[in-house]
Amino acid sequence: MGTSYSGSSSEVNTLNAFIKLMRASESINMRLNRHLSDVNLTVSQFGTLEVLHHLGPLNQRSIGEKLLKSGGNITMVIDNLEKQGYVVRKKDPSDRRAVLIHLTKKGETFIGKFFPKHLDRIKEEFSVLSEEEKKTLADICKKLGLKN
Amino acid sequence: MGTSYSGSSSEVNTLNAFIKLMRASESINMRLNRHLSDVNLTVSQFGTLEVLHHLGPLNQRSIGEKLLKSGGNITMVIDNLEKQGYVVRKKDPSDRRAVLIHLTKKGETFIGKFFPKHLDRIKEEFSVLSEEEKKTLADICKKLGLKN
DNA sequence: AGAATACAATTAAATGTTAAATTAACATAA
DNA sequence: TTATGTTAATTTAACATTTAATTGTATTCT
Repeated sequence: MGTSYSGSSSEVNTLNAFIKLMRASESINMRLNRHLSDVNLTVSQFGTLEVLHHLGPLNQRSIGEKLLKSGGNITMVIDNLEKQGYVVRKKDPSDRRAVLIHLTKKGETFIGKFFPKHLDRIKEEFSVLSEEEKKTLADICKKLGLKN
Repeated sequence: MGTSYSGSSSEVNTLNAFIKLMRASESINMRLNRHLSDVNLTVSQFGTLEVLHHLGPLNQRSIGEKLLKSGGNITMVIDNLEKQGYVVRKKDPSDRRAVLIHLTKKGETFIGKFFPKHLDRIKEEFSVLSEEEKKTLADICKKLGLKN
């Protein structure tokens, strides 16, 4: 455990699982995110490009929901993606309150190339696990994530 | 999977494991962090109090290493903890470049009460898993985290 | 229709975060 | 001792993030 904490064996199991889970996700994220800064993208910017790539044009509210970010933040993320020429804001004809965010040609080309590389890096990260272990990990994590 | 991506069964296993792992850690973190904002503490502030509680006075560099945060950031974290009266800066007699961060009485009392509650919340989160599953999760995550 | 309510996006203020530059102090080697 | 290099902390600038307030538009209810 690293600390001097000592509890029942169940407590030890729990804390150990917690620490290892957090460390694994943190270190994988950190390694993946390094490649994002190489192309001058923040995590939120990448997430936005990815979700637009897979789902097509969305309004900012929807993007915020998918990325678990606040509306105020999405405004700035889109501002910065727009400055880089990756997306454009277009008025939603069916709801004049809303703005639909579209990938530009440049944005589509970029994410179309970058995303497969991202997937390869994820595969590389998980190459230390057997197929059986991947399934088990998914099952266990699913239980943890559900617990509202 | 939720997306239209289709690949080999190994690819599907990998991406599913990745997504579930990230979702589990994010949602657990989010639920735990809610309780931090209840007591007006950021994650870094809590991490600092926790590490001081368990390891005793440390200089800022050490704290930054444990928390994986930059030096500039630690300066501000300590500033804000100091404002709230939880810690004090004391000159390190053996190295005049360094400052040792000490918990105050107030800080010690606070973290001494808060930390056990935090542990309880973690136990609660993991109560959906059997002891066997916790061990398995820890083992698998350990492999993922190691892969520098 | 008119009033009240809800919603999308923006803005502003407060805080967190990092990276880079700066300052002060330590360590080492000639 | 002096020069060189390293380390600890701070400061600054740029950006991220959240919350709350604001504006404009939709929706709902009577």
